[in-house]
Amino acid sequence: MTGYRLPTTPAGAIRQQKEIARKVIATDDHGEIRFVCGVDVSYRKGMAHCSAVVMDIADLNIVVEQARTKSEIKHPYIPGLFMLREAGPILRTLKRLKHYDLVMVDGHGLLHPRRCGLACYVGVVKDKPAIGAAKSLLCGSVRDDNYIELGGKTLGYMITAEGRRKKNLYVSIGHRMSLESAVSLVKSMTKKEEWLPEPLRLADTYSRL
DNA sequence: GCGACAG
DNA sequence: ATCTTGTCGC
Repeated sequence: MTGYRLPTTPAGAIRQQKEIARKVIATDDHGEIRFVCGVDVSYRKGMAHCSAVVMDIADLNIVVEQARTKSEIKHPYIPGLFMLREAGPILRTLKRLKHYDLVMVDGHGLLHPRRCGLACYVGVVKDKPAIGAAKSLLCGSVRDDNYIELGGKTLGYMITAEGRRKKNLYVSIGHRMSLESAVSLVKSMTKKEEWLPEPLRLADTYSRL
């Protein structure tokens, strides 16, 4: 049983990140991916509103399953320690879902100072394939071919939205996925003219309700 | 030491 | 992320 204790302090979070970073599987070690779950959290009045949306990779217009939770905000936002603030609400929400083959997280995966962004944390703890998709860069540098490297390693890829908006999305491995597969899956689930893949776009919308 | 810094 | 009016564009 993969039993992890939610971190309570920054030091505790860093300790877990180093431990989990070693357990991330960066290859396509998974079964068929059909149902994709997108999770996002919004905040208001001291509460964290988390939303999880499951969609069939074959139909981007139908929500197969959905769940929402409202939790007290326990920690402040600290760059690099995002999981300290959102892991709790997200794991609570994922428990309410019946089924999903992969989870897309609104944040980075391996493209992180300690190679353990929120997507890796959620993926390893749940031992589920996971992908990190962030709206801005935390670290690393984008090369001309759009791949992003950090410390001599290629850990991410920047997707530029087709729309006239200069919106970029930074994709990296969460767990049990290769970067190439993660990028193609994100692209395949992003509608024309849209910035975020449907599961994340809808999770974002639902979390604000 | 200084600056940068997922949501 | 959130606080916020009008405003530009499909």
